[in-house]
Amino acid sequence: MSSSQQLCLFLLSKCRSLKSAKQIHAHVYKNGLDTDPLVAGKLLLLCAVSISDALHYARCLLQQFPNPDAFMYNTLIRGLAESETPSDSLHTFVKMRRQSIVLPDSFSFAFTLKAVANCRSLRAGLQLHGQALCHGLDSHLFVGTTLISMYAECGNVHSARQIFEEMSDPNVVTWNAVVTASFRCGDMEGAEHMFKRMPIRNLTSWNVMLAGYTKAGKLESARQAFSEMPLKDDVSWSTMIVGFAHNGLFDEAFGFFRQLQREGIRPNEVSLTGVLSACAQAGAFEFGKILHGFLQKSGFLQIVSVSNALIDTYSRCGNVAMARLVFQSMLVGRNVVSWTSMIAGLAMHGHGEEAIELFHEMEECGVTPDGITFISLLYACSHAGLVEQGCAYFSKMKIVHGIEPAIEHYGCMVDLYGRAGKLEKAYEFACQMPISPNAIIWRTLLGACSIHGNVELAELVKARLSEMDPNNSGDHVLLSNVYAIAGKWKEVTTTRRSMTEQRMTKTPGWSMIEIDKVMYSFVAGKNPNVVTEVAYHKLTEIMLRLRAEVGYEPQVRSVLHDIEQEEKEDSVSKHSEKLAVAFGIAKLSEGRIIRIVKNLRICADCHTVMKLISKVYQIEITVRDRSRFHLFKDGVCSCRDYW
DNA sequence: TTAGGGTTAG
Repeated sequence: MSSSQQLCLFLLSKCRSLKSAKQIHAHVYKNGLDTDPLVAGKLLLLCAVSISDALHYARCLLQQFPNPDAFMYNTLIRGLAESETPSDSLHTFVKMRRQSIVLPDSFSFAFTLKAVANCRSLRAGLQLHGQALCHGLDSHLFVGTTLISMYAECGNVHSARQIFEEMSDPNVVTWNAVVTASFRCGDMEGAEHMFKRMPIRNLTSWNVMLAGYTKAGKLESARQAFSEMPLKDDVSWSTMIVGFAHNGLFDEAFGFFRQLQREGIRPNEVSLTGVLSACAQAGAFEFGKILHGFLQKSGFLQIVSVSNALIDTYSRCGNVAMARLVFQSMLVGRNVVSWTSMIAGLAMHGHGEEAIELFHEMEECGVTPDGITFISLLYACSHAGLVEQGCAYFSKMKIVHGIEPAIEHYGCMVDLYGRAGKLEKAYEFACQMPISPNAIIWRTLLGACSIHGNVELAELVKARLSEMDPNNSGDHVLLSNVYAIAGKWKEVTTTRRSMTEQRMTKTPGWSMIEIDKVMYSFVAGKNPNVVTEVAYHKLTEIMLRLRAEVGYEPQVRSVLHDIEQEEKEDSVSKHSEKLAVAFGIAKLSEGRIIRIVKNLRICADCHTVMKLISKVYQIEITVRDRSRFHLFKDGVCSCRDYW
């Protein structure tokens, strides 16, 4: 090996950025080494795999190279397989077959199959499997294992298992792949059976079980496996934290995160995104802020997924200004998730116009929106009452971006029309959808009927819902609400009676508030304890002050029963969000923002009370309900009473 | 100089 070759390889081994890779490339060129397969291959590997945002350069390198070898093709295929456009990896494989005399080897198949798995393209997978067969590589251990994963990803567990059973000498990785395949196709018993059959288990085998159980929502089985594991690593911990967060068990996620810290294990970016997601769901703002401090000091904020999770945490904890700050400080690497999170954050806080502006800025920056971006954008239009703009984006999504609307997009459109009071249009839209509407679509429309008090349509929609999901108590409650608004107490009673007869129970409303990093939750009408006593006591005092100072009278139309006025007043006065606010006023120091998270939508009376409290007590209150954020300040709500 | 299985945000 020549000294200049050695120098180039040394420089490449130290290279960490695209800028220095380009400088080294210039040096390589000057020394006539650009056609040297070893040096060019190493440079290509660096750009395709090791350095982020250098894939484009890697493609150019391969294009300019006179006769690329299998290694060079494989390297680009590998890089593209893990990129946001894995289908390009497949195109490179096809190009290699057509334009070169180089034959594909086991590496080519392993990497391309990975790309196929990421594309979920069974057709391409079958073709590739056929080609591997022709080259006698289908029984290769690595190719075989990747084939199992590919079939599982593409939803064909039968082929995955068949390949496994036909393999002469599967190793532990192959076993792990087949267990994962069973979980991925929803066959938990099959996965457990395979796990028991495994001749050797390693740490990953156990982690596969944890992941499988948590994804299937079997948290107790996951907890059991976690306790039985002979060894645990950071992936085991992250899997548990993320698993609990994804299943809405944020207290458990916090608990595991604290335990991880107690055991002196350094959190990784996955456990951090998991715990941030738990903060976002619980509305744990103070805990989120502490995590933010840690992320800044430790450098984790440089990781795009972590920054994205933090944007969502701040948004969903009611502080869109902090979310914006995190978004603005992401100087490099903002991806479609970062933009979408910020758009969604602005939208849920009622900044519809700003969300739309940001969408245009995103397009100008060359970031391609995806289906979820459009869900956020349509949500922004819906909550800001921008019907025409919403319709325009719905068309643009398909025509300009080629994104086929999914059921969620149709749901947004029904919400857009319904929320704005265009109920007939919403109904017509739902009836003419090319996909048959699901219960969520009809429920959205029923919700709109309840906002606008349309009894006739509500009955029609409820009839549809009863065919699809007859035992949903929430739908009965919504219909009963519509009757209550119209003063049809007889119908309210009938609806309630039918709920009782069918033994349906109403989802209890709960609200949470964070005080000194501890989350307190309140449920209306639950047995009193020390905490609720404080809340009730303060609430009585607040109500008296509101009546005396601003002449507050309870609005009782959202109470469902046909009961006496006094009882109705009593019932609304105990709503969980009122208790949480009262507790916040009693416990938080002056000048602090009161942040409430609620599982259901806020009722009209609570909405009025929040406005009045913000004025009389001169405090800011944020309430995150099931639908959006409300910021109460000086007697006004950010939703402009449109929710 | 390249592999295959497990955890990541909207």
